[in-house]
Amino acid sequence: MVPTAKSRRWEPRRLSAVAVELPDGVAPKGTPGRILLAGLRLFAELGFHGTSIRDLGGAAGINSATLYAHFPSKEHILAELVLLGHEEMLRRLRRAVVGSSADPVDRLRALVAAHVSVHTDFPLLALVANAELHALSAERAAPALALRTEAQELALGVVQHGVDAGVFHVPDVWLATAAISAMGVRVASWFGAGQPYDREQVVETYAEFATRIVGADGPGKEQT
Amino acid sequence: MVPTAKSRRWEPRRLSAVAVELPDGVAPKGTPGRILLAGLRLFAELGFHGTSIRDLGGAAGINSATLYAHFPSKEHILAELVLLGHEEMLRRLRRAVVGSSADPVDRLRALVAAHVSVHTDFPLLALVANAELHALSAERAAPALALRTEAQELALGVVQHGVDAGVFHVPDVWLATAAISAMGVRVASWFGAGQPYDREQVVETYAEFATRIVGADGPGKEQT
DNA sequence: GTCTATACACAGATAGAC
DNA sequence: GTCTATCTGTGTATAGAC
Repeated sequence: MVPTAKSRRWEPRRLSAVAVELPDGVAPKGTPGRILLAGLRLFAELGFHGTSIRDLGGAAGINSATLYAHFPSKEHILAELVLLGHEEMLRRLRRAVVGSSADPVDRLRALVAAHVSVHTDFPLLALVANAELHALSAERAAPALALRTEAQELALGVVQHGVDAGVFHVPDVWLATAAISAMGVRVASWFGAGQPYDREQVVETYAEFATRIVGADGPGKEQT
Repeated sequence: MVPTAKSRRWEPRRLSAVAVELPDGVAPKGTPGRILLAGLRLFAELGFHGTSIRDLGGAAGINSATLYAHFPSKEHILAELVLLGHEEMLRRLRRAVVGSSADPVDRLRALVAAHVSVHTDFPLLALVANAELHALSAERAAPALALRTEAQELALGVVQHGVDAGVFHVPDVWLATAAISAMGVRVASWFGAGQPYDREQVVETYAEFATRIVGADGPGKEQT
């Protein structure tokens, strides 16, 4: 009894409340685009291994065999989505840092706002990029992992910048960065699913939490 | 080309660095226990749908057919692990709250210490309980979801307690609780995987971050 | 580009001997 | 309880017509 999209009635992630879409300008048009949107929804909902190529074809409005006229394999569809997700993330984080002032608090707030807003704007893409990357072979995961490393170093640099300036006071830079990152990543799991919060409220609140985590609101926050 | 445990060479979660174990006293002995440990490792590594019953039997040292002498289906194995994970979590959170003083900061620190330490002590169990629950039918996921709801309400209560006492100052209780919870949940994804931090360091640091998030270190933390 | 039809491996699960 | 052997459905992917 292999569960399929058809037999599954229950949706723990409540994706129906979330728009199925990709960042403007980066998604292909026509059938390849519809295939990617189908993968976005189904991989987020059922997971890569829980989605069959017949599920994908059905959701894209084509026969499953037609998928192979556009992608060499099911795994290539996931790889494309995972890469798009990581590219959008890194693009926004870079833009935030470059566009911010040298003030450590401003820069951190800009970084966190960008990070959180990617998860509110494209929760499905963030979910697939994070939770389904493990289903890719090492070879096909590598491009996304390289972008992920860059994003992590960017974030670490922002926190370290504040520490060096004497504005941030944290027990450990890596742990503080991990904590701030974790807040944002989880947003994709609940945003839009019947929650009362809008995008700006979440972004602003989490930016505030990040400044609190790094102890930027005042002195004397070092761990004793 | 269905990827299987045998053909997979790459391990993004680096589970080899993490002990495969269940909480003392709650795991069955003998073959059922070995089956659960096999499921713990493989479901965390490959996901429920990425793991075959032959993978499970091989990891447990038995023929795949023998699985059915102990569990009615593959899904029942996952259901048991997911339930064990949620039970352990709720048990520890309750113990922490009951054993803490009425002081809001003490109570929050105890709660976060318990939450984080579950993820450092049993990272695989936490990973499976969180990331693979979606593979269960509604019927079999229900018991764990009920425990999850209780745990969430427990955490919300602890934060609300501090707000009511005038000790915590947060823009929103639910968002603050979600942020604190997110920090802990993510620990399971990296703890032990070649990181230099030990259990106590992570627990203590994240407890400190939680008190900062709720603005308990001083006045004037309200969102403006 | 899209379809129908199909190849062939593997999935979950069962029967029955020991 | 554990095994060997096997059933049956589904999986990914391909061939070839339109």
